[in-house]
Amino acid sequence: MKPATTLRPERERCADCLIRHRAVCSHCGPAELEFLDAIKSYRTFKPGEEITAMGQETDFLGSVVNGVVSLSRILADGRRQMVGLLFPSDFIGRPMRAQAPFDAIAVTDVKLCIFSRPRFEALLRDTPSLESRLLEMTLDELDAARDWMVLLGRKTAREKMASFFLLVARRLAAVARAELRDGVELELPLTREDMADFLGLTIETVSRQISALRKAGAIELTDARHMRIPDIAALAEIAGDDDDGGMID
Amino acid sequence: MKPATTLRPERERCADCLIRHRAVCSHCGPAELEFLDAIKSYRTFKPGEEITAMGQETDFLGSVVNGVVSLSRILADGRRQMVGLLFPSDFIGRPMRAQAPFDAIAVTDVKLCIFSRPRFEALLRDTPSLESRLLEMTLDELDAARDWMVLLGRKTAREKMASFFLLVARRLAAVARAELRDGVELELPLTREDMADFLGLTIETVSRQISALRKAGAIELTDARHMRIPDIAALAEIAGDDDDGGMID
DNA sequence: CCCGGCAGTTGACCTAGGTCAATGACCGAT
DNA sequence: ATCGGTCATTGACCTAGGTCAACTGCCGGG
Repeated sequence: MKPATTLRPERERCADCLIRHRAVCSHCGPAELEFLDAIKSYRTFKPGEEITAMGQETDFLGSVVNGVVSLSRILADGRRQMVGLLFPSDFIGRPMRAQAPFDAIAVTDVKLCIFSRPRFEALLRDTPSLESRLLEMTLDELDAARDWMVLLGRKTAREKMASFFLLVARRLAAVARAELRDGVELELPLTREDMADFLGLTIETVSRQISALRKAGAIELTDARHMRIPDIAALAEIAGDDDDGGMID
Repeated sequence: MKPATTLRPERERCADCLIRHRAVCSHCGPAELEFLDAIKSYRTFKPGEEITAMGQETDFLGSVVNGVVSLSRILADGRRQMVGLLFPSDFIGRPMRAQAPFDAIAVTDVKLCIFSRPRFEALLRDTPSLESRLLEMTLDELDAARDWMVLLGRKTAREKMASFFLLVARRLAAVARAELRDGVELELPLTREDMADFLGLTIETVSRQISALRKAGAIELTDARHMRIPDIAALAEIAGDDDDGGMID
């Protein structure tokens, strides 16, 4: 839906295949597919495993194939704030910049599709549309980060929780290529502690607000990790967005 | 300091001239300069004047020449959160996306250097290095936004104030191409209300924390808008960053 | 010169959410 | 089966910062 870029139409569309890991690439020819296979590799991480550490040089970039990755920063005294949450198809790592500006940690079992940094940079030179696509994705991330700033700075604990559930529901629906509808069931990928760090709260407050939302009928819990949203619009109402949509990458 | 991009070296360096408004462009030839003059125009805004409104289509992009611009979002019930603060040389507007995701408001007298959207998009097609530079700037903004998320989610009111003063001091020093040193005097571009909205606080808390920092000797005030930082390191200590640097564009 | 309005400060009070602590549920290891 | 650990929930309490209100100083207009 956006203006197409210029050169190499035959490789152009692969930007998405590359950086969002659309593994099945129906519009690329055999030569392209072979090329992609040659430069991709995969790596898996266990829950809690560190993918990159703040300030450390990372020698790869890639995209999430399975699982959820948290991005967080820690203050000197141990206070932690999550600054992003990556779902399948999200990009990880920064072009042109080796040093990681935060910790990236696998919150579930994670599979990444990886390019070595030199290889990715070569790709960037050879594939003009890739840079354009990266720019667009980075702009989306920036929007998401700014939405989250509103949440962190101005929302109540209850609104934060509701926003978070909607965020997860939306992202998981997108991953499953399913529509988000009333009654969705979803598995929360984060522990209470991770949620607290994402929302700028404590685990006790997270726990209390979940109980309160459950009592109010806004959510239903089967166990601590599995929930159902009976009425999306009602929850969005509680989340308190004017337009709606607390997105974060 | 970053890997150079490919085509058109003779126009390449002008990416900075264009999007960061380095008006004096010593490395461009007369043809380039004439070209730039032909497509630039300027617009000024009074304090409080709206530059773009959330959800509204904007027909221009550009960069700040003078003054300070706030980017903010407002919740349905009027709660406001500032999500960015633009100083001279910062870029405003989003390539490939006409709809503004927040309000942009002049907080001081502001002069913008402006390109019409179609013109900018033509420029983007013709100048490969421009996209690369935009990507880099967007990544910087994303970093800054994430730093601010840490502040909003995890810092105390006092830490927030100290971080804010350092942010302003750094940005103003950069604009003046001056080094940031102990004893800097600076004019606060924001009202107490704007600061509160930037930091996720109320004006009363902002006022109280300023008084407290003054009493503690961390800052000195001549009047409500003019201050001096006697000891940068001491203030940074109060700001509570591990590494430091709460940057936001 | 006076008056009204706005920005800022300060005080008194209140409350959302943090802190601390006890308890329960659910492991996986012995 | 038992133990130790992690995760979650809940209660009792406390405090940082929000709310409400009074007051000041400043500026611009009549």
